[in-house]
Amino acid sequence: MTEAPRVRFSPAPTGSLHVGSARTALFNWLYARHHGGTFCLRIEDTDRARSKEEWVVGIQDTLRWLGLEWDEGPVLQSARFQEYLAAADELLGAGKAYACYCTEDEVKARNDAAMAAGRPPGYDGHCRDLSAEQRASLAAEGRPRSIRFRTPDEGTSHFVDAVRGDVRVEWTHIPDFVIVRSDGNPIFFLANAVDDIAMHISHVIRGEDLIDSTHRVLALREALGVSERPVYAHLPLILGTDRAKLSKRHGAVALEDFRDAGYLPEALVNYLSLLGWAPDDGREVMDADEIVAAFDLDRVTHAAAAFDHAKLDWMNGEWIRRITLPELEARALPIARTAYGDALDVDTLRDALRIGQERAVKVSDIVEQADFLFVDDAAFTIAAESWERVEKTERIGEVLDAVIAHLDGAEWTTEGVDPRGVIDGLGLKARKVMPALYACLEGRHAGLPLFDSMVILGRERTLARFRAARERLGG
RNA sequence: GCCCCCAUCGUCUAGUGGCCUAGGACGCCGCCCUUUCAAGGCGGUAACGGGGAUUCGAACUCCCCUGGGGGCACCA
Repeated sequence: MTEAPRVRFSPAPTGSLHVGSARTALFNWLYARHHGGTFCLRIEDTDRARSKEEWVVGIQDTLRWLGLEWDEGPVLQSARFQEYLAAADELLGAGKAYACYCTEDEVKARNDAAMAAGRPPGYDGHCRDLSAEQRASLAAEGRPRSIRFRTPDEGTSHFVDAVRGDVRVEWTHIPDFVIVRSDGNPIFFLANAVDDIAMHISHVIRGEDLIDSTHRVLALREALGVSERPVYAHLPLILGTDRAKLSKRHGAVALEDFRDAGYLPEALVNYLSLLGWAPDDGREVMDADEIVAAFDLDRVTHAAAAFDHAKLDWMNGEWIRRITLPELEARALPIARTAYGDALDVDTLRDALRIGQERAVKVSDIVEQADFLFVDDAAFTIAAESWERVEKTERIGEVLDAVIAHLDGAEWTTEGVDPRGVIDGLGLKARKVMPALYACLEGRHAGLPLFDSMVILGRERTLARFRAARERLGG
């Protein structure tokens, strides 16, 4: 009896994919995969003014980057306007919708007046019962015509939400709403209802911010003669750390920003899956297959969740350590190319990733820390604060002399270049002078493991840097 | 203003009447390890918003308050 579910992710291409939408896409994908269903992609671009082709492309790129492959689509609503308009005509003909000649400004003005008078905003039904003569006359005035859906005057709209249970609202709180703009373009509610019917969507999984619009879409379906309803599941919202709705002011919330910043899709998927859902066994670090296997709507939480960058960072570190070196290299390459351009040497980058993998939080951390490998000795510089550390280091001149002497004849291996013996021989604590050596070689007093870095850089360049530092020190 | 939803450590959460002197994870603090910084190991800090009710017994059920969030467009 239970057929394979059909779900859809239907973003509006009015911006890049952000955290909240990505989580919605993920939960739809997880539901489809867990139940062997179909995951459809639909682009809700009925707002021609705000929709942009670049976002249509960008959203798909980001979805693919996350690994959320869709089975059908993308269905572009902008290509289906005639379907929506036909539906609107049907409703018009049946008297379930009516022509409205109020202008946007007039509606807005009456809304403001209602608010000011302490009455609830919303369309006041001004054109609800116009006679044919009145309509003709208004049209003759050259007034633009929009089409409004006639909502019930009484009674209750009710549906059972898969995560929230019974949801009901009095129809008196839902005013007649526009389904076709005065410019002839259909609106979200109409397109949404028509397409969910046409695409045989069985489960609508989306953010809770859309819960009130469900009543309208449901009414539209029924008016179009479709009594079957999809299962609705409204997900708790994702909030910023200040508990307000997540937005640009909370820093990076666009998924592509996370990608560019060196976060791994595995980590984002994993972290996002835990925002509003949790497996019954308490696992946290899981790959996509494990999440798919454990996921279901009955374990979706009800309360809004705050997006925690610190935990994402931890999660990303976990994943950097889990993926293989070739995988890490594939992720780091684009970032490194951007950072170093022609100076980038892929083999050297791979070496840097190898020695940095165990410690990094973000891919970009390793790429940044490897900068000393891609800069000419002549252009190599030491960060000011790091040089200060060098100067403050006890007997640093002696140390550098000894290290240089040691390196000059050392076997060029990780063990061979290890300078701790000579530091010890000077009666100094390796821990104390190590930061200075990091600074001389890497330009920063904390970075990629020193011995391996020397090996990667090679004897000549390593010695050149230590000698340059020794000279700069003088004395 | 009106409608709706939500409410366990700072954060993400487990918990579905007794197993809870509330568990895990991130963060934070301390210790260990250590080639700097990390990572890793070990330990610690920290919560059921308040008030009623039901019950032999409430984090778990009901009501009120408070707090937080969402919605009320010719955006989606």
